[in-house]
Amino acid sequence: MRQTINFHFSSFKLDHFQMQELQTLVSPSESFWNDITVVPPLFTFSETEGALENSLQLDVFSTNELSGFSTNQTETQNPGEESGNLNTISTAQNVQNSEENGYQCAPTYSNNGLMRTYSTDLSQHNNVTSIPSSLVVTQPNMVHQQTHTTPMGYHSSSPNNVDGTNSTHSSPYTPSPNAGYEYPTSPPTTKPSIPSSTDYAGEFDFHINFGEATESAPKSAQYTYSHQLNKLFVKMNVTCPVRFKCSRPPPMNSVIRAVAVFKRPEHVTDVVTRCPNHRIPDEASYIQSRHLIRAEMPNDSQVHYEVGQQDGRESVTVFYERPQVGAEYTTVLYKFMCLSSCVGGINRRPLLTVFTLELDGQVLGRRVVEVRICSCPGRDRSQEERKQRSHASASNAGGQENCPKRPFKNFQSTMEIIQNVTKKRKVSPSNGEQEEFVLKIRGREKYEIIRKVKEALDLMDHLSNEQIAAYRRKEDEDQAKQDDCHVVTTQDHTGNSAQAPQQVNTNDPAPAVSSVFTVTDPLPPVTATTIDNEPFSMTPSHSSHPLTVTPTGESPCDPSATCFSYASQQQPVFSSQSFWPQDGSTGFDVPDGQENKPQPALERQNTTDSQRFMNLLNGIPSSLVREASGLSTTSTTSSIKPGPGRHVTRVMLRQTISLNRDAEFAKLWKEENKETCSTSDQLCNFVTTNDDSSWLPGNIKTERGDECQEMVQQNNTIDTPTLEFL
Amino acid sequence: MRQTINFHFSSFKLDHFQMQELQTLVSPSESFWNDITVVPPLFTFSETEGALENSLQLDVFSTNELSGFSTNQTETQNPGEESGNLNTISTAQNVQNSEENGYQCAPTYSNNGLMRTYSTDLSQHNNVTSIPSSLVVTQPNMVHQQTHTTPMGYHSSSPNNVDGTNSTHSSPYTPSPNAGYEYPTSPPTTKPSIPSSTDYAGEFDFHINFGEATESAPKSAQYTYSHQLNKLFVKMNVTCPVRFKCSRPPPMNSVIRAVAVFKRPEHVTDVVTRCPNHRIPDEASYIQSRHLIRAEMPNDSQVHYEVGQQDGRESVTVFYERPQVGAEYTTVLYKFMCLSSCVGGINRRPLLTVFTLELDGQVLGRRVVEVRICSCPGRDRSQEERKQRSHASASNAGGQENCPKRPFKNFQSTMEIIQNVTKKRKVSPSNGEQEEFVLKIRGREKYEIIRKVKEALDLMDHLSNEQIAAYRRKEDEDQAKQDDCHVVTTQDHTGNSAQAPQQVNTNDPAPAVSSVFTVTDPLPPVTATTIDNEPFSMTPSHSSHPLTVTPTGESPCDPSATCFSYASQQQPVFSSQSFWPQDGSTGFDVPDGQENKPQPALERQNTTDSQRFMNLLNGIPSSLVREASGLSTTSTTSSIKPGPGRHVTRVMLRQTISLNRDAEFAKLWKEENKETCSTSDQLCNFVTTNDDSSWLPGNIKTERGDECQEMVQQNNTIDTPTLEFL
DNA sequence: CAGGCATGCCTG
DNA sequence: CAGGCATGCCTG
Ligand SMILES: [Zn+2]
Ligand SMILES: [Zn+2]
Repeated sequence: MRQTINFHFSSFKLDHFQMQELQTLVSPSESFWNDITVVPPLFTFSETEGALENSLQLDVFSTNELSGFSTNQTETQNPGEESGNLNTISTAQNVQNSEENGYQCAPTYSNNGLMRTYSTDLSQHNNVTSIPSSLVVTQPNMVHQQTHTTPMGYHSSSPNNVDGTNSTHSSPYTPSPNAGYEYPTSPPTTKPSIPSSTDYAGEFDFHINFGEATESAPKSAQYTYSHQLNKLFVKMNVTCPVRFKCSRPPPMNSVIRAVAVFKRPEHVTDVVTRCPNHRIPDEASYIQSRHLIRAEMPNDSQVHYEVGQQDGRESVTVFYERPQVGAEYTTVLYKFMCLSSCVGGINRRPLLTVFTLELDGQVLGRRVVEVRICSCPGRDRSQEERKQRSHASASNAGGQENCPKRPFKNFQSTMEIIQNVTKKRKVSPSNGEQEEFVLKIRGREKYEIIRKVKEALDLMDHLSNEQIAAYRRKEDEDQAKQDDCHVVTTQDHTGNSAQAPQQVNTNDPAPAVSSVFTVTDPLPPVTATTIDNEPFSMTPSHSSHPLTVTPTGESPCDPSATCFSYASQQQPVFSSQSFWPQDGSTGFDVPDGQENKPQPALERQNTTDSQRFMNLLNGIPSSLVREASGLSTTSTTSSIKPGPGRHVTRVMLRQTISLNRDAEFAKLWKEENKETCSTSDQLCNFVTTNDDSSWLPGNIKTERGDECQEMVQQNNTIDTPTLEFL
Repeated sequence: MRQTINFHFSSFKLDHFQMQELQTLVSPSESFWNDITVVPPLFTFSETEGALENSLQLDVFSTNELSGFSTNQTETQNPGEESGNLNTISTAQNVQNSEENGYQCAPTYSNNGLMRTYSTDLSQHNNVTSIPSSLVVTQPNMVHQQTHTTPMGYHSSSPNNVDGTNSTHSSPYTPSPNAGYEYPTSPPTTKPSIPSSTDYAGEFDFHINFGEATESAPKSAQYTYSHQLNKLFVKMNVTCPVRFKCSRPPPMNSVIRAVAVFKRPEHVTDVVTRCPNHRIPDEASYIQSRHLIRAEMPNDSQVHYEVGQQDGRESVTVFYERPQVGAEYTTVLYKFMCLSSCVGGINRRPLLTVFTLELDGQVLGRRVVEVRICSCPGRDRSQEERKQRSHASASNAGGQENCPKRPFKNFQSTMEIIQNVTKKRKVSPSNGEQEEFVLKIRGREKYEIIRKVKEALDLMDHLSNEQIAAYRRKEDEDQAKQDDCHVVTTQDHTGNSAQAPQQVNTNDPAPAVSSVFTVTDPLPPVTATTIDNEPFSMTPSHSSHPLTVTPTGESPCDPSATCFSYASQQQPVFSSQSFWPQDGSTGFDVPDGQENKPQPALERQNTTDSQRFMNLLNGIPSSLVREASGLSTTSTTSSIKPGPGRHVTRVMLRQTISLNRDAEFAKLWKEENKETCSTSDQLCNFVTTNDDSSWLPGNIKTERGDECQEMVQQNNTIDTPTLEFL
């Protein structure tokens, strides 16, 4: 059996349930296909029954944008409502709710550049038949959607029917196969709705309040409300007081209804309910076990759980009571019975909670609060507030409203000094296409520290992942060998300059790398932080002395050899495959156990190379110099024009030189000051070639196929390092 | 209704299901209480029905250790089996399997110091009655436990019955209320078992293999096998080939059975099954939808799913087939249908998969592999391998087998230089009770950078969280105000010393803090990195200009005022509560909007204080000094004796002084070297009071109640800062 | 109650 | 396919 579906949807993901839905729709029903435009295929879904291969990639979109909608409402006054954009009313009209005093309430869910790609559920688009108007809405605060052509869009990345026999075995690059199992909401027998999410005080001046305004909360506070975000952060299963106020007393038997609604347009029609894990019916009441929101009252009979007959929305109502004497607010206690992150339930989708003051189904007032149910309300609140603030300031600085995230180009053009060290502090995105950040630092010391760390990280970008991984493995091995070496870590700089560099006092007779710095080393003039991408001094560490064997002091390296020999012969040879697979075949595992094979790729790296360094001591009488540090980079600048081409990088170098106190100017120093130090700054101009193509994903196979090749490429990256003294 | 249970268990956690179990056991059944020793209460479980308060803390232990067990086996030769430690055979003997050729197979699940505290399920301890031997075991490879007194221990941290009306509202320090819903395994009608997990080649030389040995795998590889860990990392719902080999052909109709078993002793009796989310019965077969492990064969009839009649273990069998001609191995395709992290299922508990070669229920061979079902097999494999390697080397260095993690004491004694900067590189744990780390750094430059970062982080420990949070908010506010200010970040140090400190070119007419350093500032001699816990120069930033309003250039601070005034009057006053709640009441939120109230707590912090600094310039003619940096800490040492008491901390200070080039020794420098710099190191002895009690959780309320109080305590922490020149 | 890890998953 | 975020939860 082989089927082919050719869609063109916009780029969203299909989850497991959507896939099932889609597969049933392969025999198309008119109501579904009415809203789908079939275009030339982008991807092909091929299913081979019973075999091991199965992949699906398709993009989905609908021709209709989120249309406005209208429904009944009992009040004409509704100052909070916006008039929806009714430009695209589709065919499948639902006339059920178009009674007299209808109002428009299409909230303008603007995808303001912060949105990612979200999954949604196809099932809601399944039965587009209109419902007879005799079915009365039970929740008047719910606005029923008239058209089902909400902006749906699907982009498959999860081809697996989880419970089927499909398999992604031989597809080496398939997306995460467990991406299904999301959003099992909206039972297909109900009709989706979009509740209004507009604040509306109404004639009784209905207000909501979350107690004392706070500026922050402990990380794991039970709940905390952010005024800035109008968002409640609350732990799951925690009773959270919500306070309501009416300036004018509402009629008797008025109720307060709470219903959760997904915030984003892709999900707004989904019914919010508990995830399967938390829905376990160990509950007396079936309804209650499914409801996300619970209310707590002294008497259970005061709490009513309802499920919308039409849309299946789960809500809870309590009677509105006047505040206690002397109190301004009426407090209702709510509990949220899932996490916002619950898989198969809310699934990290932002949530709104709509509180409505109602009388006999009429909405008297409405208050909408975003709610995040999480484990660390305090942490997450601070995080979101900071994010919003920085985003607001970034977009403010750019002077633009919509600041769509400019995609980062490849990292070869990221050598500018203006760079993010911490996160998300975007500023001045107006000049050029490279996103830039300014980190403000109080205090020169801290500034220089962080700048150096930044530079190190920048330079690390020019190392391949293999290099870094090899470095780490090397460190681990060295560590294992030097376990018995208790290094004295405190030092001062009063040591004699004639003293030879101390070797670490280690029981290991064969230190693997002779140029290793330890904290007891006095200043050997070796620069590990070189600027022209010198290789790290490391072994690729496939010389694995496997630690399933008791790690004795075995030395993988001959002490007299260079660092990059493969001395360990203890690992059995598993295969004769080449070390780095070059064929791009399906396998993901890189074989090891190749110790007996020659490694020409690594023979280029030798100790001499790693000890090459520059010296700025020119002109200082050597008799004065006690010791000199390696070079450090003080600042770098580069042209920020992104993309391929040539770029000029300016690097300020610094070398600190300690002078002997017997110099002629030593008399200037008091007896306490034993050290004299001089720093000279120099400026280098580096010309950097920024060639996009060499870093594209298509090249990754090749890049990681050969460590040598990687090095060569690195050397090509920064060429003509010309020093230019100031 | 109020019930009190007084137990004394060892420290493990109770999850939701355990709590339910426990609550049904409040009317104790003999079989349960037989194995529980009731001791004087440590904690009290009090339940107030329908009210808002409910907390439970109890510790649980059993008097019996994990006992050995025995069962039948059809072969006498069993080289892989260890003889279990049968020292503690308990009362509830299960004689069902004690047939002729029994063997012992108590795997010595050693808690080798890496263990944390784990949850488990009480239900398995519920029916300890023996089962008549007439009930024949369907899975002979399963070894049935004879005693139910496995080392169970429970420590409640999750008092909430999630679906009940319990509430933790007014308990400010309760643990995460959603910690329930874990481990819904082991249906109570089955009897727990401990399958053997010992490799056993058997007479047919049964072996397992995972293809080419690899040294690593891409982060999101579909599956990868670590030889070092004997562990398979595999994505969920991905077909993974497993290869089997028998040197001698086994009999016809031999089968290969795969069953998953929890690795840890606390969970080993739990049946491994799919989580509720993934168990959704959209499957034709009920069994298959529950089974974690599936096998894939060309013909479905070749795969058999079984559930143990006794223990409820879910397993899958396929017929063993000879390898294809020319092939060494027979390949069976398996799929794992949950993640190891699945809440309500495996729940992050390590997993073993036991593959047995069987013939008519007789075990002919057994191979056991740890399995982790995760989303990033490659990443997680590398991570675990690195962790094991470093742990092995660390324990090797200590020379001890059992290296129980020494608990960190409070952080007041963590000022020693030997400290972890990266992670988990434990070395030399032998001298003293303070855990120490050595970070080896290649290259002096990098070493000094990281050391400074380390020191900064150390010193940051002495700032309260409020201080840090306030600092960040201040940064955000400053950032918002300076969005239009494009700071030039490159600088050299050739500026004239007579030049006044530049202010940042900002459109904001009122910079909030006058002592803010920006990267364009030349060296004002203000030390932000002070050592005696001087306050950060920051506003507490409750002067919130809420960013829900469009962030204009409003200035919360009068430009001429000190940093700590509350200038913003725009926020409505919400309450008259004191700024920092001192009462330790239920709320976690810290109110803000107190701008109109005087803030005595903050009046201690003023600009003068924050600009206090020490200077090491003594003795240098001021005519030579062009500019001087603030003090930085070069190294610190302290006595590492933990616990309360007094400790001596040694701090090496450094100040860099730039000299004018018109000094008499300027002739020594060449024209390129425009700057002269001098560094003097000094040594201070700080006497630190390390008072445990002031940092216990019980004090936290008070500590965070008052920022002023916090500062005072900080000042008490490091007293008598005596400078002592070398 | 904060630090920080663990781990799924989104993005480029 | 790697970087890195998001977010529950463990530890001290
Ligand atoms: Zn849930
Ligand atoms: Zn699962």
